[in-house]
Amino acid sequence: MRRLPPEFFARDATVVAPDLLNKRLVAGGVAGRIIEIEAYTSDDPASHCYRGRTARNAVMFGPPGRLYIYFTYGMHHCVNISTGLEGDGQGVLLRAVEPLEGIERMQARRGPRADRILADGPGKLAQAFGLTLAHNGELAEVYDDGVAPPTTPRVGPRVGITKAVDWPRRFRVPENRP
DNA sequence: ATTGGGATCGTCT
DNA sequence: GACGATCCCAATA
Repeated sequence: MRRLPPEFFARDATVVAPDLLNKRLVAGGVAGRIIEIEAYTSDDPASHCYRGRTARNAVMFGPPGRLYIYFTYGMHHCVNISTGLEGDGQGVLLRAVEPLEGIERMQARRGPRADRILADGPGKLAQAFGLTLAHNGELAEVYDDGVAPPTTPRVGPRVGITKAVDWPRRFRVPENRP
């Protein structure tokens, strides 16, 4: 039950991402286990950081372990955590979580859905945790529950983007857990 | 079970 | 002025 320190995130996103599987994400009075995550580095044409620093992506270039939240499609928020050293423009996109605590609260935000589909997508996750642009730049609250990351996470393909689709950057906890 | 379209606005060209 | 690191529902098979 130790909280992950900023140093945990001060590594390359492609290393941090699989290491975050099965960790506990806490925000907005609810908690969930991270089961899908995607790494975005600055050399990735699909990354917001690919064309350098802007007002929007500034958090990704800042110190590690902060929430980078953006708004897209005119209606969805997506939640990332900055990784790498300050000045690196990189991070990991939280794609799916298994609800652990505060399910009623999640349902209040998401509508009366089954647990399984409360936070099984980037936009759903942000909504279930009540995360918006107002929380951009805050310290991420992630814990190690003592559940090890999967030894062989399921990898890719990436979705929702048009470039670098085949890069092995999307990690997921396998259906059959060890 | 799978597919396709519409919603909707901040950000960058 | 175009286009998303998406989601949900309706329609088809």
